Order: sequence, then structure tokens, then C-alpha cells
Amino acid sequence: MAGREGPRPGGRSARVQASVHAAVQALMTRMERAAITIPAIAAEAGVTPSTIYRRWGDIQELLADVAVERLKPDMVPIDTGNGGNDLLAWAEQYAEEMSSKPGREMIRDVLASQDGSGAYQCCNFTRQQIEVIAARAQLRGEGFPDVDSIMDRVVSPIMYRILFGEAPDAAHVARLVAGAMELVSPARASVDEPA
Amino acid sequence: MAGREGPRPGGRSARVQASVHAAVQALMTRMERAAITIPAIAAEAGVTPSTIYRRWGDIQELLADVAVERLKPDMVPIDTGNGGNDLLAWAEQYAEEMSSKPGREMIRDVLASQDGSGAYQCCNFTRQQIEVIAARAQLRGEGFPDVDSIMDRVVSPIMYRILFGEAPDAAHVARLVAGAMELVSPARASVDEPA
DNA sequence: TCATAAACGCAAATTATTTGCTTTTGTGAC
DNA sequence: GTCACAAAAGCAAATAATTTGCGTTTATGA
Repeated sequence: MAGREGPRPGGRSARVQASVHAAVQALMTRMERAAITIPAIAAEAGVTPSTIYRRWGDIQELLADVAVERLKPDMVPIDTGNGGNDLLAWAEQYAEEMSSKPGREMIRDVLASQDGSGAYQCCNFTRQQIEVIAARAQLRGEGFPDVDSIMDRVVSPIMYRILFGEAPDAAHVARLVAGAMELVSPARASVDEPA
Repeated sequence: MAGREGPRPGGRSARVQASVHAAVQALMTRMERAAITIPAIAAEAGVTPSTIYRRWGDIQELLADVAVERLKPDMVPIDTGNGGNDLLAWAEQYAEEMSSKPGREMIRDVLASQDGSGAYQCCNFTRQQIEVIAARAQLRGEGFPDVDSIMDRVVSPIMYRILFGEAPDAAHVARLVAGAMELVSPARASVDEPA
């Protein structure tokens, strides 16, 4: 990702980056996304446009950079005392946040950037949240599915529907979580095949 | 989606649309995506830039329009004589096509457009392919999962990994298909819970 | 065949982007 | 601390893209 952690983190570069990021977020509250231009951001940030062009290249990269930062989770998944419930609570909140207009815009911004590292980072943010839930479950001695399986069975369908169709409702999210948790304690299981 | 099926489908509008679409595809074979501009497309298409601006608004909408057209499936899923195998064959091909550079670019183009109808259409293309497989399975008297379940358990994880991480390999796709097919014939099932 | 309106072409005006050069400002050597 | 250096920013001119007003072409349906 462009513009992240330059070689001189304490100085002017950092100030400019912070100021530009803040300007983007400020403009986003004031106007629609499509109307935001680099000259406008530069003016808001008190910076010359060529600075932004040289550091980020184009507006997609800049918006992706800002979106990744905003998508960074700011708290630990709530602890309900049970892995399955933790996952359900987390997934409900995740689906809601990502379905919101700002959420969808941030995802779109991240995916629109040329270099895929922003998307990869976001995926890792999510994965880390789930790892926290999984680790807690393991500490309690509960069974809990692979993190990869959670990504496949819970996160992916939520994201797919947000991106390609209609946002999933609470019932659907619950069904997804149940389907994932079946991997560790199948609803109806025995020692051998019936056929 | 802008520019699709105008009110005068037989005339000049249609010719311009075809010519512009062809120009976009031609330029894509000659230069990298980021370098394609509307004036360049207009020149290639033998059209004035303002025509494109007025019909599509901006390059994202135009590229999305072209991408949707290219993502339209051009053949029926192959018939292996068995629903599960049909699904596996289809999913492998889908994963491969969508993981390719042109595939990823088309998906990105579709998702980047303002109006979400392109993404919705693409989702429907996929759904329809799966419906064909499901209908054949039903005709044969086989059990086959809900199309929605296939979207959740097979399509979504493939797409998520392509968009946010690394492309899924064949083994992973096979695992996803197996996980989906378990919905109809669980690998290990009985009449009641063990606990 | 004619009236109509949608879509296009053209060109001028505006706005965004690129680029060469200068100045500022952190950083590390001394 | 001071100085030399290089990275990043500012400025302004040049280039390129976008918007817009207006005249012209061309499907469509009466």
C-alpha cells in the first residue's frame, strides 16, 4: 500500500499523511464519494495536489489507504463465555457494519486499489478477530472449528452477499454460524454411515 | 447499469455501444488497465469522447458494463451424469477463470461501479449456472442442496479468497464442494445426537 | 413523409494530472 | 551542536481529461 509508514515516521511526511487522511474523512462527511477530488482533498488538508499525486498516485490508492485504516478493528470480540455465541455476536456485528453505506464504500475502496495488499490486510484483520475467539474457546476446553473454516463458512458468505447481492439478515447470519459450528459438533452424528 | 439497451436498440446507439465495447476490449489486449482512458477508447471506437462521458458517466461505469458482458457465461455446465461431480467440475473451472488476471480485473471492474446492478447480474449468472446443475440432479432423482447453500458454501469462499487473499487451489475447491454436498447426504449421520 | 426527440459531433471552457525545478526539513556523520 | 545529504513538499507551467453549450444527424411513430 502506498503512503504507509514512510522512512521518516516522526516528521513532516507523517504530518502530511495524517492531514490528508483526516481531510479525506472530513470530505466524506460533507459530500458524496464520487464528488471527492484530489485537489479538494489537498485544499482541505492544506497541502499541494502534487504531493498527493506523488505519494499515492491516484485517488483510488488514497481512498484504499484510508479505508484500510478505518477497517482496522478497534476492539476485541465480546466474550459471552462460549465460542459459538462469541462467533455469532461477532458475525452479527460484522455483517451490520459491513452492510452499512460507509462499510460498503470502504470495502469497495479497498478492492478498487491496484495493489491487493489492502484487501489482504483487511482479510487478516478479520482473521485475527476470529483467532481471538478461537483461542478463548480453546482455553475453555471447548471445541472450535479451524479459522479457515470460519472464513469459508461465515465470513465469505456475508461478504459475498454484501458485495454481489443483498445484505444478509440476522437469521441468515445465525444459520451460517450454526453451519460452521457443525464442523466441531455435528447436529446429528454417529459412528458410521447409514447407507 | 448505464448504456444498456437504450430505447432505440436497432440504430446508431447500438452501433456506438458495440463499437465502444469492442474498443475497450481491444485496448485491454494492448495496454495495461490503468493506462486506458476515455479519450483513447473514443479514438479507438471512432467516436467523440463526450459521447462516452454522456452515456456512461465515467470510465468505471463503462468498464463495469463491458465486464458484465464478458462475465456472462457462454456455455452450460458440463454434464458428468452426477450432480456432485457436475458441481465440482463447474467450481473448478469457475475458480480458475475468476482467479486469472483478466478474471480478477473483470470482477474488480464490476464491483467498482457506483450502481450495484452489475454485481447483482453477475451473481445471477452464477446462480443460474448452479440452477442448471441442480435441476439436472433433481431430474435424475438425486438429492441436491439448495442453490442458496451452494452460493454460501462454494461460490462465496472461492470469490472471497480471490478478492481478499490468494486464489483457492483445486484441493480447496474440492473440499468446499464436499462440504456443500454434505448438506444432502451427511458423511456420518444417525437418528439422534450423541451427547 | 414529416415532426419529434434522443443521441451524437464539435469546440470552447473548465478542471484534473503530470512534471521540472526550487525549497524545506528530517536524518545521520562528524 | 553543526553540517552534508537525501527525501519529501511546494510552486508553477505544461499537458491531458472532463464538462458543457449548441448545432446536426438519425431512429421512431404518427
